[in-house]
Amino acid sequence: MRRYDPATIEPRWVAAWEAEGLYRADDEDGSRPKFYALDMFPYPSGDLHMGHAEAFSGGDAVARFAWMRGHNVLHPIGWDAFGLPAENAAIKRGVHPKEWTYANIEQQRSSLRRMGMSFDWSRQFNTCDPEYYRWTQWLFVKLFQRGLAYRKLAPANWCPKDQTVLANEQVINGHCERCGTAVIRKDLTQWFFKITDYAQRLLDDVEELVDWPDRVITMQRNWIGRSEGAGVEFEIAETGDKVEVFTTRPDTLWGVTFFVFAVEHPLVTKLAEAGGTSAEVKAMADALQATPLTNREQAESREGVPLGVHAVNPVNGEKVPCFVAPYVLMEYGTGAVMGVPAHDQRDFEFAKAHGLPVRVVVQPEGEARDPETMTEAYDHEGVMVNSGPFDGVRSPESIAAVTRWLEEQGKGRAAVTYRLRDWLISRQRYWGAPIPIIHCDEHGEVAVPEGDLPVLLPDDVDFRLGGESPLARHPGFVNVACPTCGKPARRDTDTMDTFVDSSWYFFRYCSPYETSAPFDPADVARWMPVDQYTGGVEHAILHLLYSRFFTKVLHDMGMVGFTEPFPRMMNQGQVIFGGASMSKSKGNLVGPMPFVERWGSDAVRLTLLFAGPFEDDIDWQLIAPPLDRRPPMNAWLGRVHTAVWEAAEREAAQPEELTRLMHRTIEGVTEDLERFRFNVAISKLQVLTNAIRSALDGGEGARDAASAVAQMLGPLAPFLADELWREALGNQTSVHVSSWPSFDPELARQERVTLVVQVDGKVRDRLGVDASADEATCRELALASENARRFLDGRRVSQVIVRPPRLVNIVTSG
RNA sequence: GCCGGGAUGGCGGAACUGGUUUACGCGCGGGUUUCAAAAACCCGUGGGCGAAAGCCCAUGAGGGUUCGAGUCCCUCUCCCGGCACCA
Repeated sequence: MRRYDPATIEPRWVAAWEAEGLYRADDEDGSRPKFYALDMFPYPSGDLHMGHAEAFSGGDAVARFAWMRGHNVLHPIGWDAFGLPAENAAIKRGVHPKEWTYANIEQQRSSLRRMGMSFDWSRQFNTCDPEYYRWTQWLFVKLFQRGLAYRKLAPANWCPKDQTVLANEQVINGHCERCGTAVIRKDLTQWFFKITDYAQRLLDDVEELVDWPDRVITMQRNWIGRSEGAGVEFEIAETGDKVEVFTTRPDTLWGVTFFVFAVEHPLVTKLAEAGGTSAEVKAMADALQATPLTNREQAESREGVPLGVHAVNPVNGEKVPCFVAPYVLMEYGTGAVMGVPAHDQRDFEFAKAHGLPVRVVVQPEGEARDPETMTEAYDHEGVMVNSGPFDGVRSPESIAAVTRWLEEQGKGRAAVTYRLRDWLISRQRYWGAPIPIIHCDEHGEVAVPEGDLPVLLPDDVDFRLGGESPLARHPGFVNVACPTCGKPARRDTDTMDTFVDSSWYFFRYCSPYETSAPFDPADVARWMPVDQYTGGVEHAILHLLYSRFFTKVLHDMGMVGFTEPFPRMMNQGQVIFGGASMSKSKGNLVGPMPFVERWGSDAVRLTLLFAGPFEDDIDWQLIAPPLDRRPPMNAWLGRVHTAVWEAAEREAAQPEELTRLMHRTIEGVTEDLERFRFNVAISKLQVLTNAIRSALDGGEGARDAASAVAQMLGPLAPFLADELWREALGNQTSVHVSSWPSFDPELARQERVTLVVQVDGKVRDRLGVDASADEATCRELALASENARRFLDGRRVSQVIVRPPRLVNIVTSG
């Protein structure tokens, strides 16, 4: 027997497992069911974080458990290697983004290896490798050809000091996160993916996400934001222009007293001219232009300027004044709204601010709202009034009735609007996949021919910020011949959002060396969809939505046979420290590697997995002692080590009670692992280990139970598990290729149980009974109980509830 | 404001389809070992009353259903997460 010493056994097993090729996914093997265990691939930031350690510990347990249950497992890893931090490092420290990124990958890779993750390293790739982004570009071209990638003028967050576009996340309270300068709006022509074409399918197919956390499903639904209502056409009295509005409340059409356009609405300039208000309207537009995008959406101002023209309400022919106001957004609906102050709070506030009339057209049942005394809009259900033919009609039926009527009259139609907007993918940045488009004066936007891909990212660029993509300052990159006519043309100098890279990486794992396509459809058909996806909830919306979108597009292209990539998903919680999220600036960053070096990877894994439900946040400060104190999980593994060695060397037979507990434990742990209840699984293993200890201390044997513990530890503490399995228990091959232990349901059932005796629902006695005790036996025993009888004195037993063999409740009266 | 999820010992957390509340671990108290242990091992540990046997009270608060509620229903409080001028 030896001492438990993770620092020596762990590196030894890492080497052994690699030499044995244990975790290679087998593309050829059709005899075992496949299992695709996917962990969200990390951004290579340098050090491995505690959050990575937790996520990968969980994902690894899932994969190893699947192996042991006889699956052919694909458990890959790669790197989401493009992105801003690399470029910032280049600007700050003069390191080339490529160098910085590859060094980080190497560091994180060696940490993950040291932790013994069961990745199939032969499939590793990174998204900044031309062999990968070649296919990212290829997919862009396919989307472009299908009309799903297009360019349009759109407002962006712009930092005037750094002369760059900022992502929304880089704008903190309207200021640039780097230099603190107030961010303004700037209109730029940018690339978009037309994800809105898929809004309804993305919403409908949520049904296929059989095992996603509720909150993530809800977030996806809300993000898509389907809203039903009606499109109604108004006419501008002075010009004859037709303007459509979207409303969820067509039953309030008779209450319209004004009409509002978003400043960006295409008709605004013309209407202002017609109304003689161009100067005022332009002033408002300019003011808005100077406001950061993020601030504008948060402002709740009810300012607005009259356009000097009138809109004709199609339901009653009334002319109402038109305005331009910032509270109406061009991005939602049609960019114009009808103003119904009595029944919409924003419209109410706007009307009050501008002295516009309020007209009540929906009354709450049995009440009468008076516009004179109303202090807020009434936006609930009610009875229609002052609405011509619809007086007396009640909502919600009234909405359908009015919509039908609008259709009949040719004045409108049922309409659906989504909150989801098209995906802006242009980044005026260097460290990303170049957008494979060539701009030709004659032929416009021309896709780079497939054979010319990848459009390589040049190494020698000037990373300093300066108003445009660094690629734009690289003449060798920009100047190119038009693929169509051969005349001089210019490459697009923007790069793609890194979410594009991560929207299809899980396909690439299926055939990472494929050179003629992003993936081999046959390989994808073999491995996908993913059987279990594990990752952080911070990707609950964007990454998952985009990946779902890409999968549907690939499905429509005939490249994959399914429409949802991840039917089952699991989110681990965050690892925090001292109640706050870890960060370098707070100085509370704790990485797993010092802990791994000192106490072992197994101890880190168990500490994280035992801390609580996998999806809950973990406060490292609460669950782990300082580095120089022995952590409980290292101590426990030491006890397991000792117990299993002793049991292995003990000849004596194992007591039946222990065998029964062993079967119960196998049953329980199996179920717990299926449901990611790692903390509960570990506690059951502790109970079994405690029982083994007692048996050994009592001079009895425990070999079978020890063997089962070693196996069940396989997914959770893989190093010690294999050490014990091979060295102590004498097996020739790895515990990780052994078959998951099975249990005998007969033996898993307890033979003696505690019968609880209650009187009027209060526990008065506990009796040991045979598990097979029937109702009559239990009743008899209970009624005979001295402790129970003391409470029956002077009372009449009115009822006896018997639930054999666990409980008897004697109910009395009087 | 809207949507989603929570609240169980000193702490992290268990409790299957309503049936022994507090598994497992930490911490704490006591002990063994030791020159001394922050190390290891053993015992104890929800609160109150009590010498003890034992009794009473406890799953955020209040009601309800039930023989029986942490679990189901209603009302409320607080906490966490998401969205937020979405027409």
